[in-house]
Amino acid sequence: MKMFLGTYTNKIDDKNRMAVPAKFRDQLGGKCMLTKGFDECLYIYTMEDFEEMAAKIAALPQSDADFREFIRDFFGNSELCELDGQGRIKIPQNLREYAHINKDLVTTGAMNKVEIWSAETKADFDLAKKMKDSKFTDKLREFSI
Amino acid sequence: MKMFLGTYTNKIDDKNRMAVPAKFRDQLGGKCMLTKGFDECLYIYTMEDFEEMAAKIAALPQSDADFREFIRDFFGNSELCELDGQGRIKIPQNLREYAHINKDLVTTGAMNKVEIWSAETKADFDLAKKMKDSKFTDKLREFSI
DNA sequence: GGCAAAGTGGGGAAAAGTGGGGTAAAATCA
DNA sequence: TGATTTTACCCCACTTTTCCCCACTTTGCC
Repeated sequence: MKMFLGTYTNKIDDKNRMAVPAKFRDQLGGKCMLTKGFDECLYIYTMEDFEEMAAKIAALPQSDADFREFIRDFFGNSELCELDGQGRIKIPQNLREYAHINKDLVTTGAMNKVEIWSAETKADFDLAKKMKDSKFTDKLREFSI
Repeated sequence: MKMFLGTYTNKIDDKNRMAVPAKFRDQLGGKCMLTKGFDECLYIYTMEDFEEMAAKIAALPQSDADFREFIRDFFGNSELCELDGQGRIKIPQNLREYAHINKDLVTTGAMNKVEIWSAETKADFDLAKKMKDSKFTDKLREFSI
């Protein structure tokens, strides 16, 4: 099974470029889809995984205002990114703002996608603390974890 | 899969012209259909997609007064636009008013169409959206997304 | 240490975006 | 119908952004 693993730190430069960790590049094959994540981060998908998801979303009825918003939000915040000669992608302004990206990044493999976090935002999330929250652990238990 | 992606900001000039983002131009091929959007924005369709949409709408039963009004509104506010030498289209007055377009625009890819928003209207719309987000995720789940 | 690969920064050419002038076509009105 | 005004459109010019390429620094590994 193909999956993205590991955590890396890197920087974004003045031209909105960030180097995709070399370990992830082979799996992406020169290009990738960059999208808004469900949390305050960005996702990198392979082309195949993105298209699978896009096809599902494309089938939603446009007569429904909520779905129109969702479609707009999803496609409007997705970008096809080609890696440059140095293995970097360009992060568009709208996505950069969404993820509160300043300078330092944390890039982490999350199974079928790569997540890009602002270092500051990521630091706020602490797993050890979360695991002490009984509401959360109850929720986990329902899934046999 | 061919689709419109990404969000861009641009301006409309004193001659009612706006530059179509370069990324979208190739897919449009020199001309496009400009229509009134379902929300307070305008849509740009490719010729093929417009015709597909138009065929669906034209097939609505004319015996129904609601549909008659919808058909009238749709075709009455559709315009064939040719891109000029700089890749710009002209926005007619009626559509400009409908979308409350002043000067600054937000242009966003939304799968099979491009949406043109007044920057101010879009900002208000996005804010309102934030409020409703949690309810909406429940609705999405019914579609396995 | 020394080499290779990865990460980072920046210059410069090309493309995209924006504004405006001039002329032709269309609309308006006497 | 003819004269005047308005609108549309083609072209040029300037500014901003993007992207390709090169170079330096850092990291990892033998």
